[in-house]
Amino acid sequence: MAYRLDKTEYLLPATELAPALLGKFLCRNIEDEIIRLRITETECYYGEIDTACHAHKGKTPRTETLYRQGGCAYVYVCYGIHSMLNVVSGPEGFPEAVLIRGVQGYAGPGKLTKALHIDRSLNGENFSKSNKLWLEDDGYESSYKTAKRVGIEYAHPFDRDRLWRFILMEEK
DNA sequence: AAAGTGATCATG
DNA sequence: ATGATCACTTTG
Repeated sequence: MAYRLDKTEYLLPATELAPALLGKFLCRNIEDEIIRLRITETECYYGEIDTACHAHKGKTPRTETLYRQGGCAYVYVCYGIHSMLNVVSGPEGFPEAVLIRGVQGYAGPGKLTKALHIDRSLNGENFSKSNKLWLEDDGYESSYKTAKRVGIEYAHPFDRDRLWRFILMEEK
């Protein structure tokens, strides 16, 4: 049996929530068809001090969602084509989030949002209350490896080299 | 290696 | 208003 994540779990810092989300189910209701896909890869973006984080230049209309209390979705469009899904984490007022970079069957953040019909209309969606998009835990025990984040060449070298990408290992 | 695509944000 | 930039994917 799988249970929806408790809203308190999203209050973890993104650095801890990112590995914790590996193996959890990303759930999406599309016209009463419910799709559940296990999360296989995440990255964390952590505060205004993280030069790879969208909020490192401060709050703007786009990044406002990042500043909310953990537990809602931050969705934006990248390269004009791809919607990116992030899980906002931590306390209100501190901008941090976990990018869902891959799920079972779909490698790549743009692919999974396309498969699940996730777009900006879901920006700000509350994972604890939503009947369209939420997360579930079925007790899956996972191990993972870390790596450098991708696609952030513009960031400070100090931030580029952080091992803030988390990848689910095949077996346990 | 580079195109393709469009929202976003800092300029003026 | 315009122009640069971008947590990507696909094609060659």
